[in-house]
Amino acid sequence: MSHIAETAPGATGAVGVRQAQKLRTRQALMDAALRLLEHQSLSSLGLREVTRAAGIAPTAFYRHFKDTAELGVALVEESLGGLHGALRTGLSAPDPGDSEARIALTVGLIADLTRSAPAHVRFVARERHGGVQPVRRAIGDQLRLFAEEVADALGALPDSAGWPREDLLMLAGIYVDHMVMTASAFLAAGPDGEQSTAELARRQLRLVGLGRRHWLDG
Amino acid sequence: MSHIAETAPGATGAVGVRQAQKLRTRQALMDAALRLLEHQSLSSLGLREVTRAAGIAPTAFYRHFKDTAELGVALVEESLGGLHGALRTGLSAPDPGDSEARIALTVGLIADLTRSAPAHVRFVARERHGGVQPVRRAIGDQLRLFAEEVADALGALPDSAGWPREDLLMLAGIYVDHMVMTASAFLAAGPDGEQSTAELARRQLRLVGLGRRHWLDG
DNA sequence: TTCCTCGGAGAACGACTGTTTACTGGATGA
DNA sequence: TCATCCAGTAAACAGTCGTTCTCCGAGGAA
Repeated sequence: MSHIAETAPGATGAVGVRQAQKLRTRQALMDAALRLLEHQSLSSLGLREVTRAAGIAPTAFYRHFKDTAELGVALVEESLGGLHGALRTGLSAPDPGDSEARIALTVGLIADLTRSAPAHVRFVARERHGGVQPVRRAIGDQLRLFAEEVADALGALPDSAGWPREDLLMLAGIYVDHMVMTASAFLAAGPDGEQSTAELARRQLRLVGLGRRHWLDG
Repeated sequence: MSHIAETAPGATGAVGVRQAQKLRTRQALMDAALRLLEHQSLSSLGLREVTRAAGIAPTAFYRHFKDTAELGVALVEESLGGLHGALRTGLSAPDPGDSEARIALTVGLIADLTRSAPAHVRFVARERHGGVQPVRRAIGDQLRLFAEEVADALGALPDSAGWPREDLLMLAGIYVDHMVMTASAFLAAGPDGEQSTAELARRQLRLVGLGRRHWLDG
């Protein structure tokens, strides 16, 4: 029985030449789409346009996606799927009491992310409120999931320990929205405006942190 | 000399039948576009599509706009142009010291605005990061202008009186972004989720208000 | 080797796109 | 009244679009 799993499709790693090539073409489609989406929205992205940029025949598109919308959902997964653990492990580094260090680190991570994957960041910011419903929903789901993880992490920090879950989610929502807005601001500002954009983001996080510290005062 | 102004084009009110009809057609184009933009983005909005929905010939489009992008910029003006005074006069009502009342009023105004002009709100939220650069820029300019006015108003309130202008703009940025996000959240939630969305927005504004109150503490 | 699977190519379809050119007819101003 | 202006029309243009159908040929299993 167990020898079946060795050649079963969908098994992680170790796939045949056939599947590997299919994955490579699929990735080429996603890369091409992401490149084209720099100057337009997903709802205007044509199937032929993508295949042309990817270097394959238009009809081959259907072997991977039935829609450009379905391609968009795959791009959401690629853009936000690996983000959950990444930021959390990055944020677990500093001393839990040093909020200033945490703020600087957070903004730095957002800047790095935007610099290393600008197309993905732009795609998420753009299609979050975009015209393609399934993609909008996928991004909303991912960000909601991400906010829940942030809420978990916040519950372990001194400033917000013991908060009701509802309040933690409220705060996490502020942070997630602010993260997306900041990333988009980095894109809009370009390399020259990176420092001032980062400083603005840090000050805003500082103010939110103050509110957090006094949330249970009165 | 003065009698010239009576028939001069561009004068407010009192225009000939000719100009009035042109304005009506122009408005029909904008209304049709706004209706079509409920389910797509501006970058996929076709010229023929708009004229068809407006009930005029495709070529007549060029009498009013050279692009759908130019039409989009006009929609930005229509959506955000009249907003500057509206919210400010609304916010000048409550006692300057009663921040809770101000918060409730603000969220209420956003809810009203979203209910009375959902298409405009959706358009702004969607195209703020959309694929059409001139429109993106127009929205950015309008929101920046709006943020400056908010900063002015904040400078007159007790909690943030005497702040440096830079900090006032930082805070105003939080408020403006939060306003757009909240309006978009109202749209996504629909009528049933209006109350919980409003409650979430109010709690977030309460936390930001706390941060504001303690900004100059340390 | 032999058969089967399946990712990809090619051609063709009808529909739709933005734009140009020439024209109409009612409002406009002397 | 009469010449002018100009918003809107109609036809035609070359492209592009999504989609279907048919076929090819290399990879995989026996």
